[in-house]
Amino acid sequence: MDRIDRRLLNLMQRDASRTNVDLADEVGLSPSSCLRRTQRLRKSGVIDRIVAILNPAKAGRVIKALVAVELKLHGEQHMRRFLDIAIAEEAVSHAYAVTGETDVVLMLRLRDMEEFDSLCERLFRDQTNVARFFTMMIIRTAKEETAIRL
Amino acid sequence: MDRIDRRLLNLMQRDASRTNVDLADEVGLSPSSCLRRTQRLRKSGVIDRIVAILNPAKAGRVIKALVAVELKLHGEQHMRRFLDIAIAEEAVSHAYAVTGETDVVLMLRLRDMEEFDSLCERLFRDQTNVARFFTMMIIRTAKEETAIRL
DNA sequence: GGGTATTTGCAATAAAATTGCACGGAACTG
DNA sequence: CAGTTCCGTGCAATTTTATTGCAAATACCC
Repeated sequence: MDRIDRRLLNLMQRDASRTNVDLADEVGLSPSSCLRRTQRLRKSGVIDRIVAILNPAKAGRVIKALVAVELKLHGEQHMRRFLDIAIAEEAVSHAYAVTGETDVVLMLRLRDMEEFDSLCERLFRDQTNVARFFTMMIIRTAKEETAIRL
Repeated sequence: MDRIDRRLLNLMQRDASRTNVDLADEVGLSPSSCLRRTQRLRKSGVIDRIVAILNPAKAGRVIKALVAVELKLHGEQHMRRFLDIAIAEEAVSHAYAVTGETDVVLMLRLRDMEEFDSLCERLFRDQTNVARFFTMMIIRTAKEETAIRL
């Protein structure tokens, strides 16, 4: 993992649709050598995957929200059970167990408020071990970065 | 935007490194026709970009945290000023203005606690208009999904 | 310095992307 | 309903890219 690898990773985190020839030219390597590096980075797992990122608005998920959840029972198995229920929901894009005043934070991508309503019924009823939850509707997205600067 | 477009988007959100020939085969189209669809989806902005997703642990960002921030002054210009400072930080991967008891939520990707310490000094000192902030260290990542199911 | 392992560039080959073109179905019009 | 247009499709030819073998160059270790 040298300087050229890091440059390649930075470039591919920004735009992975560029051709190998193009990347090789930018970092000053031959296409074959550049290709071997990117293949090595993928096999070693540094590059986890290559994906298309959609425009959420054009894909029909216009409402985003964060929900901080406080559980009633705090054992490991109770935590896991709630997380399993939460991550099965399509509207739940991120789910974290966290320290602090609450136990779990979820990020939601919603089509409309009706979807939020029905989701709350499924996730935050008595059987799901939720004591309280705090909803933060996202007013503005100032940054959403998948890249890790190297 | 028909059924085939949605299938292509689902496939590409999961793995955008597949060849056009491969995708065409899976959705039952000729390569040329399939290519024209994916090109149209990119030009129209439904596909925002194609990126490499790194394994954060193997890229040296092992600690994640969420920080809920309460501002002292709540005007639009004060909000914007704080967000501008926050998003300039490499460790800040997500930044949202939210409703609820706090005003801003940040997601952090950190190399170590020292980076957290120095970041707090820069973001949460007097000049940045922060009244209080609540740190939630992420203990477990149960789900982190970039895809939007169509 | 000698020896080993790794990385590089070149060239040949295989595979994929891209484009022109004609066909066929859907929608629209008179 | 016939005529017309528009759009998407598949085929085939062309261009571009990815892939691989190989020899030279480089870095590394003792």
